[in-house]
Amino acid sequence: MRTSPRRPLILKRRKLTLSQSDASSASAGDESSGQQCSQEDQPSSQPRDKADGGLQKFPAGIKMIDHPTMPNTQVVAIPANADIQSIIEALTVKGKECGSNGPNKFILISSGGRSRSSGLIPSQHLPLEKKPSAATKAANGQEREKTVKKIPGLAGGTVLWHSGIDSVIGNEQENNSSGETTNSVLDDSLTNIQWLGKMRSDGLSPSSVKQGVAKENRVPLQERIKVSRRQQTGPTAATSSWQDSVSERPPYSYMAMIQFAINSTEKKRMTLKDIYTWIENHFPYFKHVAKPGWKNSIRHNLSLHDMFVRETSANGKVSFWTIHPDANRCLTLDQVFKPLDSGSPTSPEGSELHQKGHLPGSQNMTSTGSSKTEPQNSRRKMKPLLPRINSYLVPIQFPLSQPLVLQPSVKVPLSMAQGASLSSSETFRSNKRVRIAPKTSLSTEDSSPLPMAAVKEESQCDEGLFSSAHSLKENSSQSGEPPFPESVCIKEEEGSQLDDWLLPFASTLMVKEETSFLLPVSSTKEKKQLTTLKSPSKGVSDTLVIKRREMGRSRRKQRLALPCSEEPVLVLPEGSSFDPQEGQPLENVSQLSCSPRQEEPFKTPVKEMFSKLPVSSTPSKVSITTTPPVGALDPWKSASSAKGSHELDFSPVRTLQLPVTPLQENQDLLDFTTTPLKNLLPESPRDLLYAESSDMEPAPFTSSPAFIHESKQSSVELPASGLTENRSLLEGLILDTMNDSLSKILLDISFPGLEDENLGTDISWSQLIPELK
DNA sequence: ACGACTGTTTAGTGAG
DNA sequence: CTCACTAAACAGTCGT
Ligand SMILES: [Mg+2]
Repeated sequence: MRTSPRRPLILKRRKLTLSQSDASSASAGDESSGQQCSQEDQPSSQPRDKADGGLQKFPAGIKMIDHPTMPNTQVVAIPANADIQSIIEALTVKGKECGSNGPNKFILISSGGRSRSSGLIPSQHLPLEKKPSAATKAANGQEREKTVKKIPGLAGGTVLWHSGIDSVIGNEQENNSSGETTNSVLDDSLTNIQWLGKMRSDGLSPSSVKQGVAKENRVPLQERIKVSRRQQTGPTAATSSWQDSVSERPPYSYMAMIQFAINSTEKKRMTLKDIYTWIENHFPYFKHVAKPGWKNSIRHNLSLHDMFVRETSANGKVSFWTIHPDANRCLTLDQVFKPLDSGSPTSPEGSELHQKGHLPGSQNMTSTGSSKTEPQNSRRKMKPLLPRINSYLVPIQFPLSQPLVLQPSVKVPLSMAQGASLSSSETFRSNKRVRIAPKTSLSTEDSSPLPMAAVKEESQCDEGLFSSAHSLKENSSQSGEPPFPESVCIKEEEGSQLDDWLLPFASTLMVKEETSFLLPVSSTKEKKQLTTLKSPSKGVSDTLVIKRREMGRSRRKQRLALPCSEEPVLVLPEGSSFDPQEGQPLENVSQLSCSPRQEEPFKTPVKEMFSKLPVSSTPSKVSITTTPPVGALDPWKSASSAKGSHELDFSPVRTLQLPVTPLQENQDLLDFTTTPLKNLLPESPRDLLYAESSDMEPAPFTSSPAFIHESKQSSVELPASGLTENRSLLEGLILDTMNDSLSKILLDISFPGLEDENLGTDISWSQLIPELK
């Protein structure tokens, strides 16, 4: 059964379970080892042993970072008191070991306390070069070191590089027109390295990866490094943090990082390779620490999430990944962490939240001993996007009181929200939904200030949507519709559908396809057009045009994206004026689009529903019915449209003109007007916590009953909220941003009436019910 | 043909 | 149970 006709059967993979243990510590390799065992790999020794010798023998406190722009160069930050000699020796050794691949140049900087001063830190810049062997690698060939400079300002030892990166990079992008190929990537944004004030530290692992062996797995070492560093403590705190940041995994999900990468370019599209590069450049962790498998994860995420759409250049040679316009919140790293003040550390750091929580093996090592961690410090690193909150919320300050009006909303809204965003299933269940961000924990801590704006989140929606969306391919039209249908998409899918049907229970997942299937493709235009044009002038790539080649043949299914081109709208100018906070634009768009789309007759089955419905008792189900259809269609937009669509409300959206910053929220609020309330409503109580808190703010205004509801549940927090709240709010906001979803979320919220009707009631129940659960 | 790269899709895991 | 992550099988392309 399950085999779908066309799908390759994948053998089952072993479950390695057993191995379990082994891996544990060591890590990494294990996996493979489990099976095969390659011992060799083990990086020998792994950790402890040898490593020391060779590599890392560096005294604690040392951090190594790859130079952002120079290929084989690493910046080594050393504590003031460190023994330089030994370090140099160690580096030398390392250099040799690495061979051509590894870093051959090292720039030393003392981080220890001071460094800040100006530009240069004394010491060092010594370039030691060691180029082991051929330097072929030199990658570009050109290494520019010159520019490097450090900017001290930051606190402690942080260093920033300013290399020319930006400029260089920037230019490149454009070029590609002809070249197409990669390049571009890097971005310009400020972000670049920024958060890194810290950059990566890595240990030395550099080259490695490639080597022959298992390409995929190799463990990065680093960990240990951390350990070592730990000791340092003291003065170098900064340093340490720096390091951490480097070595630690960024608090963003792959989905978020991909968005950051793609949105960093003007065209908002990037090749896979560029995405890899961007991520490595901005999040050193992936460059040095992460196992090679991270690339697999990136690819996986690109394929999995509907928001990422692949476009092929006109000539078909190059394929770019883009973000579906309706879904693109335009998140950028900048947004995420903004420098607080210039002076200080740019890197914000926030709490520590990592996303991943579990690291697979390695991770952490904690095992070791424990320790690891830093004691208290929690360093803050970038801001995480979202902590797991649920909430759709929004919050933030929205001034508007009006919404209040909604009271009625009480129920409705809620329902709406839920319905919309979530998939029904959950809905009834808990409400929870929220997407999670990558996991971060929010430690209570504090805070980070997040600059961001708030946004709301909702996560789930997004994703949910996406996933569901996925089917939509056709839906695509949606957005564009007005102008032209570009969408079209073809897809073939044929075969499988049956299966899907069969397995309804399969639940959501499967569904999607079907849906699409259903759609009659209206337009279908096929677009051949594509190619044709050539770009007039330079092209800029324009050529891109995206062709959607037929894909039928090619890979499995896939849909192409539409040209999307950006024509649509939106998008905020990235740079534009205010902060991009993002978001808004989308909404508008979406909404607009919505209207048109509303039609969508079909109804595809919603997958989710099926599964879930049954379970739930009545209420949930109901809602389901309604929503699904719409939602299903287009995810992104759908949400909005769906919900809203009926009615269409977009009007509000446009209207807003927010004052800048706050924007998003406001917008959101505005848009929905009512919605907001909903948001507030208690959805999922427990989870919300944070969310709640955030919500809280608004709450005051509202004071609606709904709230109360929540409060009950969450009430707990309230008290506390005092201070925290603020933060939490922030965080929440921030979070939202991160999520990809956000955008959607917003949309979702809007909802429209229709659901209300049905759902409304239902929902209410659900709300009530929650407790039941 | 081989292999690297890119994409798509399953599946298992762990955290919440 | 859901979600994000991770690993891996497999499929197309393309370069050699
Ligand atoms: Mg995709």
